[in-house]
Amino acid sequence: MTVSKTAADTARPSRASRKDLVEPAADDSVLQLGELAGLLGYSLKRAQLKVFEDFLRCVAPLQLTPAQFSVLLLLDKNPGRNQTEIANTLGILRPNFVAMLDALESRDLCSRMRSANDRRSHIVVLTEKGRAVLARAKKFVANKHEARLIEVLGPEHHALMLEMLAKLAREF
Amino acid sequence: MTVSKTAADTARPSRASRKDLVEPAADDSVLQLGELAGLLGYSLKRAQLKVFEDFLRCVAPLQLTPAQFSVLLLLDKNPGRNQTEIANTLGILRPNFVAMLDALESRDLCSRMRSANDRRSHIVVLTEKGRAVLARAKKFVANKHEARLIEVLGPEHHALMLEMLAKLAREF
DNA sequence: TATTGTTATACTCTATAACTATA
DNA sequence: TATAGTTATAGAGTATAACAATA
Repeated sequence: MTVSKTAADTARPSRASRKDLVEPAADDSVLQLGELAGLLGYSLKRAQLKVFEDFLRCVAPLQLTPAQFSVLLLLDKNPGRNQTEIANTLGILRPNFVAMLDALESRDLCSRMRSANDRRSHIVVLTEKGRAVLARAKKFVANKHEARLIEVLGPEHHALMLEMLAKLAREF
Repeated sequence: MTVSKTAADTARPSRASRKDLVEPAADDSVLQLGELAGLLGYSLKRAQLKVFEDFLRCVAPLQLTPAQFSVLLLLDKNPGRNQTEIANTLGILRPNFVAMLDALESRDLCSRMRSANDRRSHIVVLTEKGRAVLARAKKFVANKHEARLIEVLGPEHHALMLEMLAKLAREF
């Protein structure tokens, strides 16, 4: 690599002063990922960002984020649970779950109820509107989002992928 | 579901007032994920978090995040590139790349040089120390991190997973 | 004393606009 | 005028400590 001294090597306190001049890359082709392509975590992250982007697009009419959708799904499947149980299952910290629930409750998608057993607990229930929005969201997700994933990966690879990702989330 | 009126239904403006009492879930078993388990994006996210956690543990002696490691790898593989080219390749926005490079440069892992062609560009180069740290990091990653991933998934599934994730990142 | 929901707070990531110096 | 690097800033997401009500 060619390196040549610059004359601006003297009293300049700015950020990039006193740096040598170097030759830029000869060709302007696309950069080589190199070993990055073999790093599972890197591909996992890039793929996850793409998939979440698509989820947002597919469900945009209902204005639901992946996290919000997962909360509604969990509430529907597990009635009578309190905030801590829902949050823990999703890996959300209890303090951070408060604002999330506030947002859903302000849209009348769910409601905090007092537990008949333990007056400290808030049982979180889906409202009628919440159930309706969830039903519509499920259709968008299945028909647009997951359908496209299955199309790109192929049904067998899609299923295999789910298995392996679940295994990583569980055992790793 | 049993729902009974509460007596505290009157003038209490607090957050959880005027709520009915509801029965909590009968059993305290683990919650059902339901259709969440079939959502690729959900498993993708949970798996990615686990994998990044493990990466941080494996490479902790060198104090490198996955993002920093990816920058060092890219610099090594693509000499003579400027900040914008490196950042774009990694999906990092140029403004956000400035602080990232500052951190690496302050640890003498890389260095900004002026381009001999274009005085606006900063060519980013690995320092000797940067090369040494990258070499050590590669070993930790291969021997501890990726080795464990291959062990958990099996070599064939690990390779298949990489392919499919790359396909998603590319085509989806 | 311990737990639930909450507040406050801080730190990281990400995203956009606008400035400067160069081209 | 357009581009590279930078600054400032704002918004998510995530993390911890501590408080009030209740157990």
